[in-house]
Amino acid sequence: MRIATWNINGLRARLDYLCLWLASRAPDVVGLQELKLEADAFPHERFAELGYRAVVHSEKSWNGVAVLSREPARIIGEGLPGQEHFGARLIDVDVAGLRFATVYCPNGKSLDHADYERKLIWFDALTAYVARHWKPDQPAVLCGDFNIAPASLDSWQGGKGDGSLFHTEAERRRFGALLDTGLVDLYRQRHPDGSDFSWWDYRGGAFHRGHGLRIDTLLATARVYGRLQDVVIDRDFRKKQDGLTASDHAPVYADLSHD
DNA sequence: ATGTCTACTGATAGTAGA
Repeated sequence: MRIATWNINGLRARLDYLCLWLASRAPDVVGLQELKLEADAFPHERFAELGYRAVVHSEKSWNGVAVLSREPARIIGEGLPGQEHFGARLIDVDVAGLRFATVYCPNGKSLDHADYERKLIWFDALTAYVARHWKPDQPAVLCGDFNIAPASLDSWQGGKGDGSLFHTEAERRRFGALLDTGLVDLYRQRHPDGSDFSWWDYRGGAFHRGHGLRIDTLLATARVYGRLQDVVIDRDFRKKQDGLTASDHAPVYADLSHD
């Protein structure tokens, strides 16, 4: 079974590109972030043609998350309790024998912006939600755009980025607290010394200069990690394909053996 | 360092967000 996460930066703008990727990689379950459209405008038919169903938690203009899957998903939760004012950023489902949630974590904007403190609070709420509603002994996956580079290895700047947005101790403590609920970062666990990135700024030729961050990942419980065969950050799909513009994030996928 | 992309608007160019 192949599971994946991808911040697509606008579903309307990315629909053809996303369909190319689905046909090429054939994932079974996909968490999508940054849909940037109202749920009513979600193109269910287009995905049905490719054999996928979708559950959607979204809003006009910004944010928005969805889960695509070959088997139907049952929604357990939409929105992070107490944090709904911060946008449509979480959907939590049961699908294909997994508890599967995808999140678009707040960016924070800058260290002196009010959204930075709100980002930290949002993470505290996410950790509390997982600790309260998830069981560490169940097969579960929490994936998405976390907007935190968990360690120096996850930044093109290495340790020189420490202290800046995405690289602060406060953000990294939150990411660690999330893992402490009983989750492992599948990419990092599989590639202890890997320095692959999942996001590159559109500006300044960042992709070609290797100026990226690893902020998108799949977190999972031991029940899932035990089935892990491989994790791939699909860098080719950060490039233009058939003249179509890519998202600023690459998809990340993992292959799991049968339970 | 900030060259791009997306979505919005009493739109048709400018702004905000990332």
